[in-house]
Amino acid sequence: MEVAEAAEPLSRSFYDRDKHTVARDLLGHRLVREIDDHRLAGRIVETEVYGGPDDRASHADSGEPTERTRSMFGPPGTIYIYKIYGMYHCLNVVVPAEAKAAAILIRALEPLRGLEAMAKRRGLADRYDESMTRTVKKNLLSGPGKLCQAFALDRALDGTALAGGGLWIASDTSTDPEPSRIESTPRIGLNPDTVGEAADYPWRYILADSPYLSR
DNA sequence: GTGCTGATAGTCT
DNA sequence: GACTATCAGCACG
Repeated sequence: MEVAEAAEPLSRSFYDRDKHTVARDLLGHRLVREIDDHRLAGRIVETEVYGGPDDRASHADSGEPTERTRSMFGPPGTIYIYKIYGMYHCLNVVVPAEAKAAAILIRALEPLRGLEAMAKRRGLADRYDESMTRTVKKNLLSGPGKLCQAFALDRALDGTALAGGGLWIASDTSTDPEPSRIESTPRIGLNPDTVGEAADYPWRYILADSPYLSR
């Protein structure tokens, strides 16, 4: 039995704080998915901040919602999921807007529960066994597209509240015997030619010692 | 380990 | 018409 399974979803007030504070504080907590009569869980090890008044990399930088980005303009704790490169999805949590909407991208998780189901969704089922290798385990959730595939996340959940309803984040720092080392770096995948100096903002937060980062 | 390439389609200019 | 908050597979050494 895992005690943390009973943890309540983080309250809306958790998300209703400064965007960088939320991005850092999410590290170590547990993303939980209930689907098809089973439960998946992973520990958040990597996040990125998007949005605010001067972030040309943000989908909300125009200041106006579009059909795709409408949920990013919702209240703190709203799920924003969008499709990228025609093939993958990315999971975000909305945080308070200053001048413009803002959200936290969940980039990577440490697999905790439901690893076999994750492996199936990731197309790695033939490489899964009871002693799943380190290599396979590290390939389950180590990127925003990967974790959405493993957790079966798509636009169906976009705009809903991250507070139940099949997907939530449970307070969980108890599994951490020691304080984890947190670092910040520039965000991944941004093109300086198109987003300018925003490509250099140190808005990616990681648990630096985790083997389950996206890179 | 590093680096390059193709896949693939929604979104915005 | 161009770009993209990605990933897998391959080459290389």
